[in-house]
Amino acid sequence: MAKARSLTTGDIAQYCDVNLRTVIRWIDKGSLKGYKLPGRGNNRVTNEDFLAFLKENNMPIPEEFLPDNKTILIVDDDENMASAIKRVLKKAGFECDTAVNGFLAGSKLMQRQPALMTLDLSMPGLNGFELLKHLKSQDEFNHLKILVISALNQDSLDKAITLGANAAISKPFEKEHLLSIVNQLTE
Amino acid sequence: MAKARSLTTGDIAQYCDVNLRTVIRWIDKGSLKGYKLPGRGNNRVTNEDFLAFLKENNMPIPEEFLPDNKTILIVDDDENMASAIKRVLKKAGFECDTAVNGFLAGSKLMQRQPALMTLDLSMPGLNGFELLKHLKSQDEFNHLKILVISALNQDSLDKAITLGANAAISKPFEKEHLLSIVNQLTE
DNA sequence: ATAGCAAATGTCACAAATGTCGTATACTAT
DNA sequence: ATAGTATACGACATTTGTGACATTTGCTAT
Repeated sequence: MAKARSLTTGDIAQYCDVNLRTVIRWIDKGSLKGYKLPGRGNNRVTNEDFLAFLKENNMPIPEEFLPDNKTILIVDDDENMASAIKRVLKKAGFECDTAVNGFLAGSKLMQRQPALMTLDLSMPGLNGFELLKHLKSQDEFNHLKILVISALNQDSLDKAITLGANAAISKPFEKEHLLSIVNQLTE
Repeated sequence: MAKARSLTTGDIAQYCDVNLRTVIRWIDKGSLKGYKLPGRGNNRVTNEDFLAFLKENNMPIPEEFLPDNKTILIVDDDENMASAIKRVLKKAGFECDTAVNGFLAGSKLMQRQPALMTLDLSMPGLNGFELLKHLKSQDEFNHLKILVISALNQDSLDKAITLGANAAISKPFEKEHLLSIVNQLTE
């Protein structure tokens, strides 16, 4: 099953490591919110309701429903630079995704909820400093680590740190340096 | 296909997160009211009947069918233009949000899931045509209406339509014109 | 600890609903 | 016209709901 917005009793039974029969009872009893298909009343549960149910009962949340904690989002308008960074990080075992413009950065950030984002400060149409301020003012992103990678001078890097970046390195960079910082931040 | 008054079995299958075959069975059995086209008997269901069906069975109603989902995301790097558009639409009762760069556009699109997005084709760092292609290739944004608002020539507007925009108007525009198009698209 | 009890969960078999696949046909956009 | 996509339908595979009953779990009193 690819990326459905609802779950069957069977799906939930697997996730919760419980018998299908039990899931149906949960739904019937009302402790798990669900709805029925018209046919014979086969049950469906929306992803949201399932998540709420898990949290309510302090049950472990399956990988697929958690923000992707090993994913790194690489934001750089220079595709070569982006893929260079990706290569280094991927080799070190990180799941990587790249965004070469502001729109992709925004949507992928929301969609994948990566653990870390590398950010080029000077992208056309996107003020890196403004973006930092914006992100740091949102509760939603308080778990997100930001690593600024920029060709600007040291003052700018310092300013980025002041505005909330967790680290900043200058371009060009040593692979090892990049990797050690990323490792630190994702620990 | 400007505004769909009716739905195909495929549409409904997507909305209900169910197999197309099942939808056809529902219709055949009569639990979902529909009608058949003369050709081979392809099925259609009116929006109304579908809504009634969803309510009847206590099934979740997709965002797009909620009568109050009138959120519009206005994407334009010119803040004056963005707020001008916003003023017009807000006055007509639409919930509006603006994004003045690609990042905000991307994140707000994911976050708010608006029914309609107005899009300026020429934003710094963001190729509007590429963006259109990107959005239209994602199932997730299948039901997002896109209204291109651009100062570019007619050829560009036509190209935008080809790439998937639901409508395109040129800057500057008449308030009434904007409003009538938005009304059409959100009906 | 242990026994006893009630509630929750698991097991099983069967019928019904839903999913999958392949093919023929209809629709849609150049 | 023509290509590409979507749809219907049959046949078959898989999943699901249900009831009856077995087993486990959690709790209490002893």
